[in-house]
Amino acid sequence: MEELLISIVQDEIVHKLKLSNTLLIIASTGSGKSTLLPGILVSNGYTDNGIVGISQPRRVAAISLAKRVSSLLNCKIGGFVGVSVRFHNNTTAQTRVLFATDGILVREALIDPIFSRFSVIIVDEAHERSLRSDVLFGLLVIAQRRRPELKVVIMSATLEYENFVKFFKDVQLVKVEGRQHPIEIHHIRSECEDYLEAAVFATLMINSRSEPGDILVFLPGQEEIESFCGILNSKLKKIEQEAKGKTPKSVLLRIGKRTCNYSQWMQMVILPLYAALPLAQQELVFVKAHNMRKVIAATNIAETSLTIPGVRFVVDSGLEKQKSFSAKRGIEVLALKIISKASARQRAGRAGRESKGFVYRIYTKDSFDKMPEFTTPEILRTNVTQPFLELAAMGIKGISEFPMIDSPSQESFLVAIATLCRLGALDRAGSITEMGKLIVKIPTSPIYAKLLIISRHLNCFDEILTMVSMLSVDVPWITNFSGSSNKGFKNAKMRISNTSSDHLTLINLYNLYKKSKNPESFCAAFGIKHNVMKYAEQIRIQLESIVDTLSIDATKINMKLQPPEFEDPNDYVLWTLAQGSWIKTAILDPDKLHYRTILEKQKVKIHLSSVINRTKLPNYIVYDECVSTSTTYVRIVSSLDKFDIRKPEK
DNA sequence: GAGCACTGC
Repeated sequence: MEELLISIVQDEIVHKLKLSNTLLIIASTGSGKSTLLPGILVSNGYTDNGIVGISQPRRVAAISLAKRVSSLLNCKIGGFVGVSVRFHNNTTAQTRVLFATDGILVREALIDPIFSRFSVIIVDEAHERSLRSDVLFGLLVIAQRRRPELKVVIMSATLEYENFVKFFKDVQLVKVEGRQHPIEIHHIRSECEDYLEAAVFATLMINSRSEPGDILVFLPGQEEIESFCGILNSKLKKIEQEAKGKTPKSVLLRIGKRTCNYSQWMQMVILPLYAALPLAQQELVFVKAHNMRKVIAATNIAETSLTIPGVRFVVDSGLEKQKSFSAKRGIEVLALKIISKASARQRAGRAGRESKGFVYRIYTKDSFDKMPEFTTPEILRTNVTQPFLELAAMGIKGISEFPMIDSPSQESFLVAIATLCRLGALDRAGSITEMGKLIVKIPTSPIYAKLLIISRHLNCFDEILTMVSMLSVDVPWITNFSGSSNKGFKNAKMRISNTSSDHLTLINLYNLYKKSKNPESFCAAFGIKHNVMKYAEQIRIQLESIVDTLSIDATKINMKLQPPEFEDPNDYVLWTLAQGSWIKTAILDPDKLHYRTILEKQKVKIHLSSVINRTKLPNYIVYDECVSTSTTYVRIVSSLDKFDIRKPEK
């Protein structure tokens, strides 16, 4: 049924794609656009002389869409229909329909900026405005100038599309109705004081009506989710106690102004859901709960990445945590923010996927009206050093040459240029150097790439490779690990930890993990996330094979680094780290409590998760990242006190 | 004395 919706406009799509080389398809969820459009293009000859590429912001979406489309087209996956995401590429010479993440297509442009093997490139989920898809838009516009026959299809779910029309200029438009079940939206009448209490109240109120269906509660972060679960749990216990020993029908529960009979009260199971939660616990939200109502307290992970079956009720706090980059302070800020209307609608849509849904917003209609239309696109919130270097490597020098829907601020570009100059990736004229050409070939942040390159000549490549791989993944430790209080665990953790370096601790952990006979039980015993470690392993393999193919000529890249003689091999690692990421070092403040970052002189503290003993703080540190939450913290920190280096050697 | 949203190469 869903699939008919886009079939209705099939002729219109084909016709308009002949009229213009750029087509904008506005289609909400449930229109079947991502699964049916490839087939339409195939049957109209678009795969005869080239490939149809479909970009997705997320890996799982690319993989699952490829599976569905290959079965619709009656072919094997990896043959006519292929997927290319990091670590997973099953394309062959026969592949004519290619699903890929937007990042893969941007990387492909480094080698082939005119996308010559493609006849059509479809950018799906364009409304999400991911960093890579925004870069892709500009690359496609440039490619079309040289290859006017290249067809570009932009698929967006929002009705506000003027920015796309303006950007792509000669563009044809097709609108497709989506098919969603009706959704009933309720706002609170007046602003509430405590949104967690209000969310708990809304949950109880939903449960007091006998309508079946699971409840999805959107909250900003882990901390808020844990306290929501705590409050709800204690309320449920109270209710249970009230009813204890009595016949259910005789118990009247009062939920606000409503009273309900305990015989109508459904048992509830409360499930937290956020990305840092161990995988096994995340997966519980997909398990059917018999005769129970699931209450899923989730972050934005449930807004786009995960779809949970059975949800009919959504409770929306209207809040999220959003990271943004402060170019002036040279740090990242993770702040509690009011969501956009687009985000509120997306959250609401999660209630109507299977049948009529109900949405309870913990904010007034007036607050909704005052919300910004859209979330600020990622490209305006992020450090653009890496994409800037990628564009420079493609010969796009002045950023003014590069078409963008929203251009980052001057300050943001200046940070990118300054960082790249300090890494030796750009020269003073702003042209890419030999070092820059090496850095851009390594698919990781430029600062990690530089570390890998210099470590080749500094006797510590394997260790730096392990370190960079571990820094590229999420924190592997399970927070609130239940085994963390027992003595054996503490001893084991002591063995892993290096008391003056989080970086070395990560390397230790990786090496012990690799040496363990049974990695799974090793992870279970130490409170380590096995999937995170496996991911680090894959990154390590990929980075190693790429660096192996590079011919690093020390004379060409102006390498004059010469380490002193060290007894401890770890010292080579730390010394290299200090050299390669001196822009991420900090000096102890006279208050003996804070540090000052080397460049912007920001006042920062070492994060509590660090192994560094807070009673004797080192004078000089190197850190991996600097994020401002309640205060400004540096995370993943190593002491550099044993080295007498304040300035980088050139 | 008090803690990091979500993606991706």
